[in-house]
Amino acid sequence: MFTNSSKYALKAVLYLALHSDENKKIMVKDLCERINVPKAYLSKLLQDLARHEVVSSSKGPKGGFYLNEQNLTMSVLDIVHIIDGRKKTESCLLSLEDCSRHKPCPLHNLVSSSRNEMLNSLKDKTVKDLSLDLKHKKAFLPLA
Amino acid sequence: MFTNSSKYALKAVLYLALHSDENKKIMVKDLCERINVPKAYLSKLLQDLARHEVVSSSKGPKGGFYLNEQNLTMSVLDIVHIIDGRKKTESCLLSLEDCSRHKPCPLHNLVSSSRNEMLNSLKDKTVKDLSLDLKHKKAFLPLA
DNA sequence: GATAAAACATGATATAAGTCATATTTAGGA
DNA sequence: TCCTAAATATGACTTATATCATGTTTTATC
Ligand code: FES
Ligand code: FES
Repeated sequence: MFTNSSKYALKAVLYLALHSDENKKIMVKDLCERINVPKAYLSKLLQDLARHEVVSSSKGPKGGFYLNEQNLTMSVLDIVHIIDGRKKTESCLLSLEDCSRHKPCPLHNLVSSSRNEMLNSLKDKTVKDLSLDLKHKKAFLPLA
Repeated sequence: MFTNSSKYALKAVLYLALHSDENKKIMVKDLCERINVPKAYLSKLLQDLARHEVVSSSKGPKGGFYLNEQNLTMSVLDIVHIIDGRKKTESCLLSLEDCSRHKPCPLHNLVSSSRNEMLNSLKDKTVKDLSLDLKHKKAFLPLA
């Protein structure tokens, strides 16, 4: 479904949502152990996310990554789009050029409604929403 | 969503469903032009599909690929599984180990229903179904 | 049987995704 | 001001996906 990079990014953001804020920054060194992602790889992802204002960061001693209020308003789909690009989610299932109701490919009618439903869920759900689910034990984030 | 290989495979099978039968076999050489897929690559895919009885083939002069009645009963999901493996469709969206209702990851509740709906559609839809849609102009297969 | 036309099998190359390593910049604290 | 701890930037390496190429087997036809 998603690429490895997206999964790592989402796990990282969720961990930050739960355990960080402006006064409690988290270093890659620590984060990578908690969410079980290779350190150097995670660094790259976080830098990419920082550039797109999905996470906040500060350098130097006492530095690290964290989420501010604005960061929390990002949606799951935003993050996936930043890391994986839009192609995977937006293009025709058979990669045909003009995907539309007018000229649907054989899979279009079959899956478009459930697919759209799924994508809309991802678009509407913010990082904050997810973190609340986790806090209220409606969802879990094992480290495996 | 799917991998390139799967898309190619599906396009090939659909073309065969519409234009071939036991008495009208189609050679890779021709097929690859019709569906706009690199010849050597398509060969490999077709051989894989033949091994798994998704398509039929015969060697030698007058040989080629075609679909018989049994081939037509394969589902879209069967084909995707053969080419891409089951991991992409069956594993947790965050690749966590024990994906379940009991311990759902943050994305599970959000998308599992629409995701299952989509996968079930793909599981239930046979190649024959799709080819009928095409015949009845309920769907189209441009060559792009 | 010899020939030729097709699928089949195998392996080589190219591109992209994932991973690792190292040097540079920034900022806090002595 | 200088040292150190952190992110940042860049690039090398590895693995998987996608593509290409070449030789081997099967089979209809002469
Ligand atoms: S035309 Fe293929 S998914 Fe819409
Ligand atoms: S636990 Fe992640 S999708 Fe089910």
